[in-house]
Amino acid sequence: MSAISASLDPPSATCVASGSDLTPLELEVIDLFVGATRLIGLPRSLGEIYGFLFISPEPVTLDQLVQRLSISKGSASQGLRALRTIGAVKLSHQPGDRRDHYTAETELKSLVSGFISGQMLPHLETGQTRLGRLRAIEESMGPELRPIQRARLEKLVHWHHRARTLAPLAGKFLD
Amino acid sequence: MSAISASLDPPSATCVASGSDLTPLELEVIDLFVGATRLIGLPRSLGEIYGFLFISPEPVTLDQLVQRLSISKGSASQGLRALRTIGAVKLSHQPGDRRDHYTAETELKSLVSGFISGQMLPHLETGQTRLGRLRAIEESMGPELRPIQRARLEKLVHWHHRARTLAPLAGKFLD
DNA sequence: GAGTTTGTTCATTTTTTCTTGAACAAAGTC
DNA sequence: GACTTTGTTCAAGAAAAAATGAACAAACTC
Repeated sequence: MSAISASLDPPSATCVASGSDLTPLELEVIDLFVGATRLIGLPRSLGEIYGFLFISPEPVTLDQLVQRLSISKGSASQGLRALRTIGAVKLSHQPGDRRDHYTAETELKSLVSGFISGQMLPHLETGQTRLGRLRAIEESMGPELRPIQRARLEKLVHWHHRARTLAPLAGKFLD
Repeated sequence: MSAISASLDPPSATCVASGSDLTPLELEVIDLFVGATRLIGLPRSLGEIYGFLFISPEPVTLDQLVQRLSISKGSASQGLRALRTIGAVKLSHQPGDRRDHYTAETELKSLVSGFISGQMLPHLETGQTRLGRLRAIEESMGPELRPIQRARLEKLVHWHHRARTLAPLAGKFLD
């Protein structure tokens, strides 16, 4: 019961990469983003990577992430890809350097929109399918279905519609 | 990387309690809520319990949950407590019955508010602490801190303030 | 075209999270 | 006060998620 109990537990100081050579600034920022990513259900490594990029004054290479964060190349690669798919990290190329360089997307609007369309929308799609199946069950049951149950199903449909309407708007009003 | 990869994986049919005697209606509704709870980072059993309560026409006892969902008494007890702490489940007493009965809170407004104040606000509190530490680091660094880094820290403060302002309002505009 | 650098993939290991079930407490019944 | 019913807690086991690292591919260098 991670999420809920976490909020009830004593505020244990989240520790980051043990014997690393990260600066206090980097440690503190990373720590903050690790907390944030856990809150929204993303793995800790994504928080570490994003946090490091966020506070880095320069674009960062995969190799730098591996060394500074003491994570494996695989983790860094996969983490960066995940962050790119939700638009939280951008790829840039430095002239005369073959390596990929990464920077954090720091526009709140983009971050929220990216998260919504990467995480929420797919679920809303499958929700659509599920509601269809529910409709079928509802009809097959006929009068066997109690009125209060019928009302609850109506509520589900309403919630879903509401979510589909609001989701694309989230982030529009942020700056 | 559960959350992200999940949205990229093929839409595998989430299965619920194997050889249970749940009705198709219950199965479908539970399935839907299991998906929803996973999306917001809560354990599957919470989705099962809430889903079952949601579609039950009558208040339900702990024992019924154990039997119908084929989960342990411990799971049911802990799950119900978690759901109650975020206000998603209400306790009711049936006259002449010593057992506790539970019902699902179905007001979207309450659900959202409960989730916010149960999950988000605690994090925002610790965020406050972290920003304080960052401020200290910022001052201790002096000119060593690059302007772009200073700007990023400003952005963090702005985000945090924004979140603290908006969080309590979320849900106010839902019906 | 042999060797290097850069990045990805994926089976395995490690870590974290969740569930279980037995022990316990609390409250009721006879 | 012995027995039952109801519910909680928590150590241990099971399951799920995430990180690792070695193998691989792709693109460049000489």
